[in-house]
Amino acid sequence: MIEDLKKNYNHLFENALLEEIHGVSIVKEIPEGMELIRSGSYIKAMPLIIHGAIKILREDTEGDELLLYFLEKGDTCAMTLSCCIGHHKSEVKAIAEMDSKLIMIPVEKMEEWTTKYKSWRNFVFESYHKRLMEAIETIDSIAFLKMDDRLLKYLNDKTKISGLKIINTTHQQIAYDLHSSRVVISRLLKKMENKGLIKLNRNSIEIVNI
Amino acid sequence: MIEDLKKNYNHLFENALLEEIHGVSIVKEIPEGMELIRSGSYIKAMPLIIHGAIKILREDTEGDELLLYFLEKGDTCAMTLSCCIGHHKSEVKAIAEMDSKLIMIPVEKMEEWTTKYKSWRNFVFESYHKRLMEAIETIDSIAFLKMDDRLLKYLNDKTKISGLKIINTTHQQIAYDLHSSRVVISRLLKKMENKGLIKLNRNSIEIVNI
DNA sequence: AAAACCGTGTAACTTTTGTTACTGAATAAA
DNA sequence: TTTATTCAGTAACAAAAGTTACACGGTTTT
Repeated sequence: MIEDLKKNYNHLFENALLEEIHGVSIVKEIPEGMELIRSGSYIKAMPLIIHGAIKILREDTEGDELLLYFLEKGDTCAMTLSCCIGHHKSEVKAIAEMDSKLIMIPVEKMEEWTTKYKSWRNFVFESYHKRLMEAIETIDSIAFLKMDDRLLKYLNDKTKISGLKIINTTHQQIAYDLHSSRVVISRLLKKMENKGLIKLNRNSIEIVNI
Repeated sequence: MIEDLKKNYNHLFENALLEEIHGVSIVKEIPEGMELIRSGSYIKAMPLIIHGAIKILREDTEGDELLLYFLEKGDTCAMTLSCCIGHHKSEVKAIAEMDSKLIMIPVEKMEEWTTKYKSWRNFVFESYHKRLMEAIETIDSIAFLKMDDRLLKYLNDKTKISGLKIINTTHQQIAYDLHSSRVVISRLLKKMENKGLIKLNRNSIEIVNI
């Protein structure tokens, strides 16, 4: 674990802090699709992502959902941060986008370290900034883009995260993430296929030329 | 100024910090409608709001805009925070929603105080949390609500902020804030008037029964 | 007072998005 | 292998939102 930590967080944290993290936190390997945080639950530990990706979703009262953003290697969940510090319930749902490896840090330490380590404080501030920006980027998408462009952006984001040109998912799943309907997504995807941007298969979408 | 500070931030900041703020910051009185921060500009000071309200807007490349949230008494601008700390450009536009009084804190102090005062750190964290939540609430509105409900929410927010039952604005201005068109807003407002929820006049909307 | 401008109301129409319903092919389960 | 289930394609329709165009009454400017 200490190697994982050094590899990913060495430039961010001083040695003393790396040691502390090593001492108190546990490693968690999670399979794709696993729910990490359920909306409305309390949170007892903060994840640092070593590899993989986590999908953060917002749910409304009727169970409709919307993708907010992805967390990747080197990221942490700002929502978790503020929930822990403020002792609020989680406002979001988190699902493993792919097989991932996390380091879980107990809540108590987080607060202690904000006093103790400047690098930790900066990391926390930077995380907040990144998440706020991601949230605003999401707002941009929903407010200013039509569904076809949102879909394009979605496909782009997915390929960036996995590094692959083939996305394994269903039209229904995309519809959930974008809070649209399956028929609408199928329609738009078919249009994109006709334009030669993508190639459609059962359970997968191949990015040809976006 | 020190009285203003004590009145609004006494419960948040210890005396030593209040004194420091008093020593380095300047008071700014701004009239309704004044632009405080322009998207893309650099920021040199952080505002603490003493009274009044500030409207925070997002702009896209074509100049379309969207209301993100309001800042009120006791609030600060998390965007400014992260811009200052990260030395990024502003991603948003800020306009005085009403005549307001602000205390402007120089950037350099902010960072210094995060090391020095626990109460300042907590204030900064809490601000981030609040703004992230507001941003997510905005996402909820755009993603999950139809325009009529967004409009209702908008009118409610406006009355909450001013404390008045009469909103002085134009349909065009509302359309800008909600990123819609004047005709759509007029249409929906007229429907609401017919239901007896509001009363429409030139340049003003009276809230009757929402 | 006349002219110009602004804010609102409304009609007619288009575009975008969502819904319902049904089809067939691929895959998984019995 | 037969059956059931899941996924995708498509048509027909409905609802929501956006657009264009014009009218009308205030308000402001000249």
